[in-house]
Amino acid sequence: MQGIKDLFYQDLEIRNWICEHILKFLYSYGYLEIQTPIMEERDLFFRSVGESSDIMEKELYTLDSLRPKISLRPEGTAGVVRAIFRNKLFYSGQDFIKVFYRGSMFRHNRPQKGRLREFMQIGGEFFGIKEPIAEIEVLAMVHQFLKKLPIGDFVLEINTLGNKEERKIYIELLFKYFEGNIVHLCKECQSRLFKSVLRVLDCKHEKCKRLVLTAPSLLDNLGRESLSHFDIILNGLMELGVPYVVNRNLVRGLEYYTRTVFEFLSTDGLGAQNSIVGGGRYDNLVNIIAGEDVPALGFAVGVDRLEMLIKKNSINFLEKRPDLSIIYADEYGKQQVLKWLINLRSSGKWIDCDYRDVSVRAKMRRANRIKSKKVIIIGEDEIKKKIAIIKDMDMHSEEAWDMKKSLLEMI
RNA sequence: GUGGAUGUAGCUCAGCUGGUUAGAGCAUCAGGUUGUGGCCCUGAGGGUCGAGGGUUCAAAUCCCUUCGUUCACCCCA
Repeated sequence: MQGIKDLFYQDLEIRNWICEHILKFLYSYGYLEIQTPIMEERDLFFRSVGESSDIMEKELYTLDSLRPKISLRPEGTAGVVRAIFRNKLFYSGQDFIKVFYRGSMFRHNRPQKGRLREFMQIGGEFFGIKEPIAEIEVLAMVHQFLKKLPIGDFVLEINTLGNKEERKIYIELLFKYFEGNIVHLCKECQSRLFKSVLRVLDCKHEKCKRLVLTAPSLLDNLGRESLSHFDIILNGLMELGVPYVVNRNLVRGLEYYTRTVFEFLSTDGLGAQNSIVGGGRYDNLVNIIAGEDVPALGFAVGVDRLEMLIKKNSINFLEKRPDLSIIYADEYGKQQVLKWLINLRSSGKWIDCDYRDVSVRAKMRRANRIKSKKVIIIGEDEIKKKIAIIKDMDMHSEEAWDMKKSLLEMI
């Protein structure tokens, strides 16, 4: 299937390593893990992500024949919010909680570099704190764990969208502005105008960019509280030494964001899909889904993209090697070796054995190719004399093994 | 969803304006070395030329369809 991949061997090791690295940070910041189904009622996404977003319009995998309609999750937040409140893990007025999730997300768009139809995200959600210090903590943490990953350079872009009311007013203002200039907009933006005006700000067409330059600015239309909320975040980042760039046109495709939105972008060769972490505040979402007023914010990490970057920077991962290859040279050896294998493997070491009916030479070649650390060859001779030779493949040396001693101690 | 590139051996790729049994390197196996890796030499095995249809005396090569891969638009992690 297009854009849906099998994962194996070293790719998985890198991926698991990334997850472990990030989880360490999450735990130290007090996040606990939550797992939600990879499917939800379609309506949940409809309400949260926004009906006119691209995700809802064309990227959702939906089982239409079921009632209610079921969709594969395109992102993690909606399901987590649903789960938190359905299971009463948190309620309005309680202190706060932090949870994280990890797993596959699904979006049906055309695959390209850094974009798959099934992709993995690790995300964190922080419920209960309306103060900007929550953003500062989240951004500082993400910056910390990204910095310690061998992924090259990245930048943090940040913006504010204001609260629900400010946003509503601004959207109307913007709509009027663009409506008056509708002929100067690109085709897509002309239809965007009626669905999500904010995204016109993000358009890359020259025509639209020119119009955006003189468009009313959101910052001019924010109330004092939203402005100071944003200022406090920026100051906090500065004091913590977290570099950022304010991008006034940064809008996010998910419609539930309020106030703060941010994105960490790789500047180090990911191609066109260079966003590695995205997130923001969503103070209204809990109300939409669960009917309670709870301030919240969250972020999601694109694990596949981090994996690409790490591979590109060709970090040498410890390759897995067998500790010992056992080669039997004849029937005598074969009988003996089976017993050893079971015992030795219970120690947790990787003991390799070539069961093919081929020459000792071919088996040696294989042991060399898979980079076994040591090799032992067993045949009638060795068993009768109770002495075998253990070859150290790296040192090109040999050592005698008296079978009265433990073989485990020799490797 | 739109546009471009591409698909030949396990891998990386040659194969001209259609022309006999489709090639190379690496890898594999065997032998040189009767039971010992990396280097070297010799040989062998391995392909419905992505799939389906069409044009032709003749198709890996030309045309159509389809599937996969890939890059960009778009969107986002």
